Amino acid sequence: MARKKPKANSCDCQGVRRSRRRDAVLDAVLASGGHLSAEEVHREAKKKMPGIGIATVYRSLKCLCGCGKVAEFIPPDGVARYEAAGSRGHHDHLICTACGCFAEAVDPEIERLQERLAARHGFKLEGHRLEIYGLCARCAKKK
Amino acid sequence: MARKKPKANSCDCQGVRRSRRRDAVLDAVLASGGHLSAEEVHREAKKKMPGIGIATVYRSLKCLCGCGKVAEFIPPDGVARYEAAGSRGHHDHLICTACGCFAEAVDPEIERLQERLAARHGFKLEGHRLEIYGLCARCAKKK
DNA sequence: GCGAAAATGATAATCGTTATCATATGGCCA
DNA sequence: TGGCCATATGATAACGATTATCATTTTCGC
Ligand SMILES: [Mn+2]
Ligand SMILES: [Mn+2]
Ligand SMILES: [Zn+2]
Ligand SMILES: [Zn+2]
Repeated sequence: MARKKPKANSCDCQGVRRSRRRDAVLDAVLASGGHLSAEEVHREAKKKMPGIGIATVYRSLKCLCGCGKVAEFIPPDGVARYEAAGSRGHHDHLICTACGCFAEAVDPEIERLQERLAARHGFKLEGHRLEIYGLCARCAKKK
Repeated sequence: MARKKPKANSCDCQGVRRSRRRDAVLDAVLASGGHLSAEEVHREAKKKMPGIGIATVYRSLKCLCGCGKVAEFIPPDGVARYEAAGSRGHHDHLICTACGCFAEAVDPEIERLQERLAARHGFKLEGHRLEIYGLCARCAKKK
């Protein structure tokens, strides 16, 4: 029978040791649909690592963002949210102002026009944030 | 000699009384180039109203945002910034990641494509936030 | 297994913003 | 021109997400 393959360290960074709690944090983000707050990640991670503290969740998320496994984004309410990154590419968010749900979208034309806009102003583009607010289909119907 | 015309209330809302401090807060925002934090507004407003407290600045800003004289936006650092609104229309921001300066821009094509993007996802668009991060011309040159 | 370095949990600290509350002020009306 | 009462104000406590601190535990190359 094949020997169980040792799982890779959830963070690749130099000097970072493997830890079961950081693994649990990554798993929680990956297993979810994304857009979890740190507190929500904490709640999920506790299912695998009951004693894990909120400080470790924050530290792990920062680490996982640093090595590109997780992406952070900060909606206008100021509470950071986390989602899987790495294999998944960049995307923008449509946020329902009624139910708070998130949809994901990329429009290549918008992306391209942003580069043009930056160039026009002499900016060397590094990144951007686009959030569209409105009513999702379900909430729009309810009204 | 013409009698001095009484200045209009800086807030039009029902039940809101005129106050010299709210006037000073509005003046501070209008006189500045915009993008001031509440603390910066406080510093400016104190030049006209030396005893004004930070709580009154926050209250005034909220009031002035409510009646459309001032616009608030919240960069990723979570610290709200304020600028003149009303006569000035919507615009997006280019933010220098080196010096923190802001540039303003509107691209009608991007605005239009955002509506299309929202429609594609069944969203009833209410608003959006677009921030472009990068190096401003000056900072790019320094490098 | 040893030991140095990294990770952890409990909790204090931070910091922008809001809530509280006693006092001051604005402005309608007599 | 007061009087009255709702609104505005300042000082300060409270809030909440996030970060810093520090004593203890865990990791992993040897
Ligand atoms: Mn997403
Ligand atoms: Mn602006
Ligand atoms: Zn919705
Ligand atoms: Zn710059």
